Amino acid sequence: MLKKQLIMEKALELFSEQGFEATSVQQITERCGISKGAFYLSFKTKDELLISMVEYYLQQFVTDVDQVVRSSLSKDIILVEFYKSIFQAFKNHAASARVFFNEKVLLTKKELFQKIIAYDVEMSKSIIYMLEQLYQDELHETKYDVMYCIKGFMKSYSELFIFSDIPLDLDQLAKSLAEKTEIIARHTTIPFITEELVQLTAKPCNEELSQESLLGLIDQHLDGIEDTIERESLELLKYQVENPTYSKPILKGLIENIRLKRDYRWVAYVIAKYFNI
Amino acid sequence: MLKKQLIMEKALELFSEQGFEATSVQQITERCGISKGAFYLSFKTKDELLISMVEYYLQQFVTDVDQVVRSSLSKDIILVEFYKSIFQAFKNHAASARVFFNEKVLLTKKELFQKIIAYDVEMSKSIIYMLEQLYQDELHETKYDVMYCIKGFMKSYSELFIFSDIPLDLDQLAKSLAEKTEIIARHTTIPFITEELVQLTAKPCNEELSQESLLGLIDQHLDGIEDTIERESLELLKYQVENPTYSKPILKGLIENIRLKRDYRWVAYVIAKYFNI
DNA sequence: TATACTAATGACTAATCGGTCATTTGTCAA
DNA sequence: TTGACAAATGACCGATTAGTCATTAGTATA
Repeated sequence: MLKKQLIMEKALELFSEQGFEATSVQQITERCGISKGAFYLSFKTKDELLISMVEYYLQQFVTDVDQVVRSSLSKDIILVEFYKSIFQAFKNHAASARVFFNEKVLLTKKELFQKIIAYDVEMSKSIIYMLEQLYQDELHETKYDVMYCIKGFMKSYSELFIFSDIPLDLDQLAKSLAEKTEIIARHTTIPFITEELVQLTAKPCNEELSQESLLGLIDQHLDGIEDTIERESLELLKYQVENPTYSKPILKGLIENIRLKRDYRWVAYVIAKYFNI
Repeated sequence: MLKKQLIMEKALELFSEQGFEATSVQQITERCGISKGAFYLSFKTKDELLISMVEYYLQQFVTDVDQVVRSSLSKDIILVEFYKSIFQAFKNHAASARVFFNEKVLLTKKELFQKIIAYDVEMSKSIIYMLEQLYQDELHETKYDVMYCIKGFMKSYSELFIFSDIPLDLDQLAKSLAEKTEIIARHTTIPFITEELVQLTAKPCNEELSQESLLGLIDQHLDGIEDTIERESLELLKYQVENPTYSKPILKGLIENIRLKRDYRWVAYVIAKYFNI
């Protein structure tokens, strides 16, 4: 488990420097100080490493954003906090951003393409949720356009973090973009993105979350957990997935216990979705 | 000369399908119906092909945009025409857009990285020119932010063309984005992107920091400074660059004085780098 | 037809790739 | 100290790569 982490970290460095195709397994193992054979004990193929990395780093990003959006911050600061967290993430994980937001290869491998679209859809859902909280019915026609604008702001301004290390005032940036978002939301009258269009671009990943796949995901995470509270919480939740009896507050509490552990935020996120929390 | 064209076209198809690294010269020559040797009569290496392609296709794109911007269209339709031409280009050249806006490899080869930045700078100049024509002095503070927003809109909405072939109403899209741009330009009050910042991103400053260039940078900033404390701090620092005598804590203090001024954070950052603080 | 020249070929090389597996090393209990 | 087992190694494999070059095909002139 620790070996996997090491490989993913060093591989991220190399991919961000050279790209995926241009980086050899040899180079990765050299930087890790392990042998080639050891690499293949952790990952069946080089592609499997890439898939694991996409899952690991994009899960982190999506859950980070969702956490801010679902937090009960007051309406007048939630946009600022949203942007602050986004760009804080870009600043802290510039390397992974470089890889996962610019690697063409990711999009030529179908399996990964679908995965990345799926995470993009999750991100879009979070943004839409935030907009609905902020503006309720005021936006019904232009909701998706505002979302596209927000994603555009992210893409455009994030280059400042990804391609240079100029020191930037995150607060000022967040305030500036929050204002722009507010302005767009309040004044836009000509919509272009329809719900139908969003559905079309999101197409391949509408699979419902099956109980089986969720149980599998939970089992996978139960393996590596040590702290008793978290372990028991997750076991209880697993049981609840099969036989739901607890009330929502209790479920939410158990999920929050899980969410505290760094690498378990994703499984928490998925369980919360399963119970509609 | 015609041969070169053929190779670039077929290579573009393959790069857009598989990416640059994953495409072999053999594949390119097969699709062209020529031999491997013939390829190397047109291009010395595979990299040279890529460089030629970047130049060819990005030049086309940049000049297309500039032509619209410099045309003497009336103010009330120029934004719509601008967006229409942009997305028409994305629609017609989805393949090259896929390659040149998403290929990570381009950014790992230094020569290409600089070239792409240079074209991006040209594009930025065109947009700024258009904004100046449209709004004259009304925008002086937020000009660069509006430019970043426009580029964000392009990035976000262009995905509709690049990753799917859904039939879209270009006129409606252009109108919608023109309105958004107008709204942003008219209402934004909190700027973030300064001219200084634009300059910095235009010149990737990986080069070692020479004493001379630093002194030049300081002189440049001394011109516009008024507050006596900041001014004296910067003058002292300039003297220290030539004759270092102060201790690090004193230098750090002086640098922090500078950093307080909004547009001087970069020079503070550079001086700190110079003194290893 | 003979000559001279360029354009085009594809078998070839040396290097590197992802991936395998017989072997060695390290770590336990007995 | 021994033996059993898992972890780790790196030489090795077949496949593929970018790039070369002796050879051939095509063409224009004499």
